[in-house]
Order: sequence, then C-alpha cells, then structure tokens
Amino acid sequence: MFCETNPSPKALPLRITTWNANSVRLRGAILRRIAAEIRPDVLCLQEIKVEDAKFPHAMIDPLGYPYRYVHGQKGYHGVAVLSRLPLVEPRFLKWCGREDCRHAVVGLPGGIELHNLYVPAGGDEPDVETNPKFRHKLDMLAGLARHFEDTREESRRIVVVGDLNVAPLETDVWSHRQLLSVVSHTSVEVAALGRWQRSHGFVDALREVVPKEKKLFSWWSYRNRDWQASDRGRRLDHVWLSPALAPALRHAGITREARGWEAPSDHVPVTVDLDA
DNA sequence: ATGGTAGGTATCCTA
Repeated sequence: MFCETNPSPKALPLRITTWNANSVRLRGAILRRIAAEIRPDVLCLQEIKVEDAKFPHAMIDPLGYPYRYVHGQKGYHGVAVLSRLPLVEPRFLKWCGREDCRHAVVGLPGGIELHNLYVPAGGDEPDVETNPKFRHKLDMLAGLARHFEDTREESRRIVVVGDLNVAPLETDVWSHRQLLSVVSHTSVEVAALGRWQRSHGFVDALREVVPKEKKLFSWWSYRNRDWQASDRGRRLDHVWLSPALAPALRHAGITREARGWEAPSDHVPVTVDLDA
C-alpha cells in the first residue's frame, strides 16, 4: 500500500533512525556502529542525560553528522538530532509546565517537520491518584494530542519519532495478558497514545511493514539475565508519518541485534527509509 | 509476589 505512489518526481531518499541511548556519553562505540552499519541520514537520540555544554561533540565529530541540535539537561531526559542534512529552525517544546527536555522539532530539506520525543516512563503504579509520574505521562500524551489536533493541516509532512514509552498492540509486548496492568501497556495509556496518533492521522511506519500478528520489540529490560533467551521485550520506540508523508515510506526496521552489542542501551535503533 | 540491572549523581532518584 505504501509503494503505490511516488509523491514527488525529485524525491529525496532519506533514512531516519531513532534510538534511546540511555546516556549518550557512554555510547561512543554503539554510535560508531550505528553510523557505519545503519548509516542514517538523520539520527534522533533520547535520554542523552547530559546538559548541552557537556554534550560529547568531539566523540561524534568523526561520524559525519555536522548538523546537530542538542536539547539536554543534567542527569535526566534530553533529546538530540544528528544530521548529514541542514536542520531548519531547530527548536524545542515544553509540556505540562515543566522544564524537562523531551521534545525537539527540526525542519529537514523538502519541507519535512521532524519531531523527536521522549515521553515519561510513568513510574510503577498505573494510578494517576497515587502516582504523579503516571499522571504526568498521561498529561503529556493528552497535550500532544491537543497540539497536533489544533495544528492539523493535511499538507504537513511530519515525522514523529522517539521513545513514546507505550507498547500499543498486543504483539508489541512479550505477553499481553501479563502486561495489562504494567505501565507501558495499560489500556488507559494505549487509549491516550491512540488519541494522539489519530489527532493527526499518523501512520505507524513499523506496522506498515511488519504484520500486526508478529511480535516486535525495541526494548528489553536490563534486569533479565539473558535478554535474548527470555525475549521479554516491548515496542516502546516508534516512527509515525503524517498522511501527506505516508506514501513516501519505503522500508522500516528494528536493529534487534544491537541489544547484544558491547555496553548496550536497553533500547535498540528503529529506522525508516523514505522517498521524501 | 519478588527482585532483578543500569545510569547519574553524590545519596537515592529514575528507568
């Protein structure tokens, strides 16, 4: 369905990868492998866990990403965009009246608007009355839905990427039944994510390519002895395309083996190819 | 039902 039309005679091949690095300063070796083996044109990072002034630019200089937008803070959260292509009007958005660095927006050549997001994990208890982190997560998802609904414009060519910290489908977790009351897969979160997705008619790029019946994960906890053997994963990292951009989708995939690389993040890279 | 590991930071918080 996504190969029927060529949206532009001068379509630009564009590979975008999203990855929750879980501390960018510890991931030099993995960043080198992503640059060499996945070779994205644009690499979106979440949980860089570093303030802008201490971002490891020297470590990234050899990788061929001269255009960078860093939106970080000390210790927690933080997002960054590394690009081979110029970034147009890079900026950040704030949510829930907080100073958290969770959302960067950059323009790419061809009029593409790229949103790089880190949604709160939400703590342990899926109860907004007792757990302020869960309330924050639902508030941010609701705020994003409102924002994209209020600014909806069918011609906008939008890519939303990031760690959205919700696994929406039954096959996005290792056990739907056992995770129904575990934060990331509760019905209230899935509904909130769905409202945001529908607010702008976003297409879930990975599920355009991988059938919904097939299990698909992008995160495996550090707390399992053997992530590969137990395979208790979840799909928390996503790429969405606006309706105007969805026909440009050519491929999408998850670099599962990166979970087994030396000194891994608990998340692996998720990549899409567009003819944009 | 529980605890398991990793990262930032400076004593526990977050995931």
